[in-house]
Amino acid sequence: MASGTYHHGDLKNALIRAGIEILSRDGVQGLSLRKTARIAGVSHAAPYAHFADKQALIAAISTEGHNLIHARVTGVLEAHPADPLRQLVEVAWAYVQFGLEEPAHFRVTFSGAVEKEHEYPALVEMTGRNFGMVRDLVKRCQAAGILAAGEADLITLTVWGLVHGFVSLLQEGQVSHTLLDRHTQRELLILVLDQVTLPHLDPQDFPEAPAG
Amino acid sequence: MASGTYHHGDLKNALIRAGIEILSRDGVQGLSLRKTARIAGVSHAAPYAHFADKQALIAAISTEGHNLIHARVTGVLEAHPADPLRQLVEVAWAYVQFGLEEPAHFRVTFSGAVEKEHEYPALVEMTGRNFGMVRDLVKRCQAAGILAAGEADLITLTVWGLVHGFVSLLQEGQVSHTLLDRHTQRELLILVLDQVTLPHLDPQDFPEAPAG
DNA sequence: GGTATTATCTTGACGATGTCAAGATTAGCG
DNA sequence: CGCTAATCTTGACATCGTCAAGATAATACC
Repeated sequence: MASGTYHHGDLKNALIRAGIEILSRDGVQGLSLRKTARIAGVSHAAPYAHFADKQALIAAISTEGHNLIHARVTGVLEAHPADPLRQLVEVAWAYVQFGLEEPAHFRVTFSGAVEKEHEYPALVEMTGRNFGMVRDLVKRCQAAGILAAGEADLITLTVWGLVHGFVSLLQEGQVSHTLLDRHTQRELLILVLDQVTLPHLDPQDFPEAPAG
Repeated sequence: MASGTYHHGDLKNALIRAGIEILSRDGVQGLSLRKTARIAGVSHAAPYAHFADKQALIAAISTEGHNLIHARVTGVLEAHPADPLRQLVEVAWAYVQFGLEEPAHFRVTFSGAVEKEHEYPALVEMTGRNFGMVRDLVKRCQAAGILAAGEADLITLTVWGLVHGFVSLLQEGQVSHTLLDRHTQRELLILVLDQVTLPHLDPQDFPEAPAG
């Protein structure tokens, strides 16, 4: 912005980061192309050199959200090798944490803010990759007797839907005080997961800070 | 505009209905105060006599969504008295149907389009009433050995989250073709519900058209 | 290395939107 | 009937998404 940098150099990424910053501060309502341009220090029409329209920016922000989840999940999987139960709990928790720490970014990423997703190959690629990771995890859990046998896609749908719905209800404050007073959000997640796992899950077996 | 009706007479409801109509045709993106005013045949600032701002209109539309669900659920409950399992399946199906028939209205209603919900008492009232109905149903299911015993609020959270997440994934097209080719959406719902019910659910026991 | 092409960015404009202020019209109540 | 408050209109403003024209810089090609 200061010296003679007519060309920004990395505008595309700067706009995405600016968008995420706006989502974090002002929520979905506050997100505008012009604001991202202002934050990046360029003129109001500069974004059109990198994004066809606002939807394209949102798609890129959504893709970045999938990237973040991918990174978190990958880290969690590697932190607990050969322990599918632990992986299941921690992957679900990573998903919930993202939803609680960055509600607006989470909503844009996972709640259909992008109207025609198939128009954005990078987005399709990342959603597919993430779904595949979860499905593979579900298969390992089935093999270990942690989840019921049956079509892996169906069990994946069930578990994903359960966790996704849990986050939605938490975000909207639709979870009763009776529950939130008695349990932490992490404990609640485990109690909810317990409803679909074959072995009984005790929240005490999954303390907040990883023991490893 | 035609005759001497300077006062509309029922503008508030007309605006809500116009808003729902827009949601049905153009989706959430297309919803604007000025458009609702145009459809209702009043000037662009007329809505401000009934709604403080756009959020207030959205809150009213959300409240109306809860009313629709309430009516559907009440109807389903009365259609299958003394049959909690059937009630569980049909209530869940009513929820899914609303989500599939009116995706935009459903999203506005159940996916946190209203930022500060506590500012709208009528909305809080209706969400509480709907949650209460589901929780009572869950209690009846627990008593009948259909759902696991335990805190009713927790089981309600689980079931609601499961169904809500199922609708979200369906709406976003995140459900694999493998699944959708083999089962109808109603069958899928029952297979998903089967993951949390104590007795095994067979989709064939719950045909699409109510036998009664 | 010099020039042509292309990508990137700016400026300016347009229509649409949310919102407010001021005024007109009418309903309802005394 | 007259007053007050509710309802609606008109006009204005800032902001937004988007496009067109032009300026600037990077890159490719000779």
